[in-house]
Amino acid sequence: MTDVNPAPEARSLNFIEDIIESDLASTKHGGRVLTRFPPEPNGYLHIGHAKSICLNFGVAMRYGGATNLRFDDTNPAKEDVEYVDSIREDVEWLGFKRAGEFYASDYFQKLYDYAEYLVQTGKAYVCDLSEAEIREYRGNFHTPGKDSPYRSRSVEENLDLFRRMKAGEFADGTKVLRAKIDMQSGNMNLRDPLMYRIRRSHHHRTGDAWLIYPMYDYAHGVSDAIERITHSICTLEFEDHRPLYEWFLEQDIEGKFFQQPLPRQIEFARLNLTYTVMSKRRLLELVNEGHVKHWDDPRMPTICGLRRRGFTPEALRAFAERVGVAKRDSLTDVALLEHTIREDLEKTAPRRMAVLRPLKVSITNMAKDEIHELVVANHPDPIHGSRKVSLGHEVFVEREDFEEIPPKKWFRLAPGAEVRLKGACLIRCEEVIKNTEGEVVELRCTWDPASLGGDAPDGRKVKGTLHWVSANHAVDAEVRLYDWLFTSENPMDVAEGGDWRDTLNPESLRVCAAKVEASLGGAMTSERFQFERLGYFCVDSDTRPEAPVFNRTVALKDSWAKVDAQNKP
RNA sequence: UGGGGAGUAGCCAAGUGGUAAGGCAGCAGGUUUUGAUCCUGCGUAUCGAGGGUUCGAAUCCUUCCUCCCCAACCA
Repeated sequence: MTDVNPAPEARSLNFIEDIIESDLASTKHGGRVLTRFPPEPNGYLHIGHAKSICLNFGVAMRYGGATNLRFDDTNPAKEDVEYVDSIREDVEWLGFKRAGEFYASDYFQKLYDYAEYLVQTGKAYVCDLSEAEIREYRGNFHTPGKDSPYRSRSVEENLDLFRRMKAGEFADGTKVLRAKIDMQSGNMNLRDPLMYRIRRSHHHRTGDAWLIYPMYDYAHGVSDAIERITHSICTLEFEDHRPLYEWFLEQDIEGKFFQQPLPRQIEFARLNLTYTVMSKRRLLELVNEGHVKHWDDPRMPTICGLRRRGFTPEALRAFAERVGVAKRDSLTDVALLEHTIREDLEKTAPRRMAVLRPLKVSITNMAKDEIHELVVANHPDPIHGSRKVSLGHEVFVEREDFEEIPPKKWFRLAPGAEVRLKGACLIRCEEVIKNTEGEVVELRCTWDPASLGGDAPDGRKVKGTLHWVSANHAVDAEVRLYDWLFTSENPMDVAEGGDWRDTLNPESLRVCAAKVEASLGGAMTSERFQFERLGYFCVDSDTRPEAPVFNRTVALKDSWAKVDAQNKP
């Protein structure tokens, strides 16, 4: 794991690291740090999970500890191997190595044994109340709950019933095992929470071996204790589950089941991102309702979506680092995510030229069969080398780079204006050709042969440098321009009567029939480039040798866009 | 109205009684064969509000306000 955060930059500790350092100082766990990342395999991981993964693995690595990947598979009705495979892949892709791969289902027998122990010590009972009755007996925030009539069953009867639940003598939903805590508690989680329910459904790992399945609150802490997790990091909504987490473990009064010291649950604020939704439920709806193609649609905030979009693990890790860890609800500006991917790709992505909306330029003083082989740098840093690019008498430039009536400070093409073709030469626009509709279809330019390579020997300055491709050498390509899925900063913050889907961005995907330089013809899936002056792109998995497909990961910053916007109104 | 949390610049986030780090965004300028990158500079942050303790408070006490989470046989 030397490739992850090799150089921890000087940075203040977050509150979880404070806790760990103080535990280390007191030798509470004998110097051990063992965390776990506990996803439920019922969906794909998103960037919020990435924050959690980076936190759990990152903090453990920082203190010489380790992290388990543990699938929280206690609800067979919702879970599937498809998800465990994708989750494992995502964690690996992010660059983290798990100490072990475990499943809550690995502990079903131990969980059952401890549950029997709780029954035997009078801490748990079998309840026959229906689901609706349980809810009713639980009371609400304002009124305390009342004891279930089954709460006072004898230990013998409870044990018998619980064993028969396991043996399949009762129908689904007819009985549950409950912890006997306090129906009057202000904390709803302590009002005799359910520990087991009867559920005849096929489990992705244990098959049909079990008919009863443990609930999260019971299974999670026990699993942590079995693995001897030191710090059990979760999100804020579990804060008031903590007393229950501790209660379950503390009932091992004889120390027959768990080793001391017990794990400690610590909660932090989950990630929220502007212009995106983050809940699995919403993401599932986006997929099911066809707003996106699949979980790995490059517009999705899923890890696989971001990966397909062209994000790097390094950028995601840097993002997690900069977002920080705290307990306050926050809404992080997606601009920070864009910044970390640009920061990474700026250094690593080789530069290429691609024209998204081609406008033909004829160089009238260049012979039709004239071809110039140019050597163009792959990156401002010469360490990235160079490549050959051909120039012929006809090239394509970006339609946006020509204005018949240019605004102030326009550095690009306009009637009579001279610009540089990146890495090639200077051209001057002499004539504008339009079709019958009045649309500009071609520019006739002259070039200065003395400027081959890009500079004029007479020292005259040209302010604009444009990207271009040679018409006879260009390759046709599909370029997919992605934008965030919503136009609202906080899509879930909807007005009365509104729907979170209302601000879905109709332009989150635009497809261009582009002309790209010849060297891009053989690009392989997931290769990343900077298309000069446009942005960072990666080769999509839909690509075929004769029909390359590129995804725009993120556009370059564009300060002209702002100037232009100010000019217009 | 019960329980649990949180409030520091537009967005994150340090700070743990000694006089408000850093990042993102934004603004201004410089360099530039990417209007990119890079470099430089720029924010009077009523530290949610009031009261108190103290020589001194974002940090301690107190009252109040606002926001978030909890009433699945989900996790």
